[in-house]
Amino acid sequence: MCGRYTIAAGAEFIGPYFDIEGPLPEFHPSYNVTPGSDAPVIWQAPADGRACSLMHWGLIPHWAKEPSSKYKMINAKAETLAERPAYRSAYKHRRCLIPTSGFYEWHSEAHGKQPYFIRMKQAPLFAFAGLWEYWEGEHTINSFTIITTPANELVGKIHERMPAIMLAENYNTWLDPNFGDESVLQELLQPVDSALLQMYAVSTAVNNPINDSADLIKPL
DNA sequence: CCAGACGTTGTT
DNA sequence: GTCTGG
DNA sequence: CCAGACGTTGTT
DNA sequence: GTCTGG
Repeated sequence: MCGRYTIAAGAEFIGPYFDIEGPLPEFHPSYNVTPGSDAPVIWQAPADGRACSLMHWGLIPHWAKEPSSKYKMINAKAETLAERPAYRSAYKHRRCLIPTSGFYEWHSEAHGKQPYFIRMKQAPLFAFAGLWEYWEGEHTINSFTIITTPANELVGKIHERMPAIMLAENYNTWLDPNFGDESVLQELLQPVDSALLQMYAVSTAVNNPINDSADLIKPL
């Protein structure tokens, strides 16, 4: 799955990389983005260009009675997006990209859990595939979830699943709210080739959400 | 019909 | 054990 | 994902 | 909102 990631770039890098023409939100680079925090999301309205907004990590379905309820979904299985009531409409109309520079997975070992950091070899910045949703209350809350796929060969050494990585050549198709060919969308969500990734063990300092520095991604 | 759930992961 | 907060 | 709390009363 | 279970 994907329960922690990094975004070691400021808005000044995100804008150009994702071809955002409009305004960019303020956010700080982070080596420890945790569920429940606000993070930048790239999305596209039906008759508009790409936009970047901060959203809440943990999708709140629009029918949730309270935004603080138990319905905060941080991950969504790629294989069942079209069936799940909580995701079906977002899958059709509100697909998004989550800018990232890498993610963490934990491996259960004899002595405890060992965190690993996984990044793209050739891309300091890339994107997870995700879905976003809005919740109408006193204030509107926008939230997102990260889609997961079965792990590829590399990540499979330590974990069963991993986040869906969207390749840059497919950004347009994935973000287009008018695109509806589900078999193509499922193709775009296939596990990324192991050859594109690099993985190594890191300190358990990442475990505590309070820690946030470049030291977190130093190889052990 | 109304009431209640709506999710993933890992572990057992 | 289970929920909440980060 | 992991870490940390999880409770009430009366008193300061 | 929509589906499932009673």
